[in-house]
Amino acid sequence: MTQKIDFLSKNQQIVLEIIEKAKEPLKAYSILFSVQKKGIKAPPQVYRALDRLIKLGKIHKIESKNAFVACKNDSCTISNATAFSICDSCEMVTEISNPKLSKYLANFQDKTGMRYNKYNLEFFGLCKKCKK
Amino acid sequence: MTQKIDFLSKNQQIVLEIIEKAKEPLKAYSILFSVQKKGIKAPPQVYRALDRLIKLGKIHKIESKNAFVACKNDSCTISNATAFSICDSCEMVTEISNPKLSKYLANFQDKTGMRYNKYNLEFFGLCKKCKK
DNA sequence: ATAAAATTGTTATATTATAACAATGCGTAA
DNA sequence: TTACGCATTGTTATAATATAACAATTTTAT
Ligand SMILES: [Zn+2]
Ligand SMILES: [Zn+2]
Ligand SMILES: [Zn+2]
Ligand SMILES: [Zn+2]
Repeated sequence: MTQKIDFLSKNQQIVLEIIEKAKEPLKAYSILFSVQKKGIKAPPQVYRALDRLIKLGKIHKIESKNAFVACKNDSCTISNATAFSICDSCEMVTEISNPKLSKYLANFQDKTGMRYNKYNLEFFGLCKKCKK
Repeated sequence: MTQKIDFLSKNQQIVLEIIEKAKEPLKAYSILFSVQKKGIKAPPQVYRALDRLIKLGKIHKIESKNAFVACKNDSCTISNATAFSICDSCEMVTEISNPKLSKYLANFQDKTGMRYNKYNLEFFGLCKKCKK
């Protein structure tokens, strides 16, 4: 059988669209609330779409916030290497796209020699606006 | 008044002890279950102890698992710079203590120039045992 | 066209975390 | 000492996040 790797179902498109439009990370239940008028009625429908979109690298989960953001990074089609900048004061989260950082982390070896196929990095601080 | 910065309350000691003894990260409700015989009866008591222990750097939260591990890193008294190695197959989580990595990340600047006062990094892969 | 497989819808429930307030303990000033 | 203010702890209830289980529907292969 053929994996529909580049096709998004209706629910997936709806969920992706609302996340892409948002300026802040969205929580699953706030997504659910927003899409109820479009026929998505229950949590599993939202979570399934989120899971799929994450696997496709279209969105990422901000683990420290249990929230979801659209990937703005074209090269990030598989979401196995993610880094975010998070403001502790406002809701601002931006994906860091820094080849040096990615390379450094992709090549990082700890002393056990364990090899990694995925990482997630979250930086916290005050954004410029909030620092003023 | 004086901040009792290095004193642990009874509940905090109980919770810390069980996390330190564990070989795997523990979930809050599994901690709750284990400590009920010692008089801790309700979630807020566990979560308060966890919050305090995290602030003191005695434990860390593994965000991707909603679970808690004891800090094995003596220099990590304030938990503002954490890195973990996580096996996708078994429950193994180890804290990475690598001065080069810490230094690299502590000095990392993204293009916005935002300064960070905290980061958390989680690496995923298969540990040696699980790779065989 | 039919059967198998995958996806979607639905209900219910599990898991994680916090709000709100009462009870208790503790330091300090009168 | 006592009584007041403040911090900590206990308790109940509920909020927020996520998944299990199964039915209905759609897609795919034969
Ligand atoms: Zn991305
Ligand atoms: Zn900000
Ligand atoms: Zn540590
Ligand atoms: Zn393993």
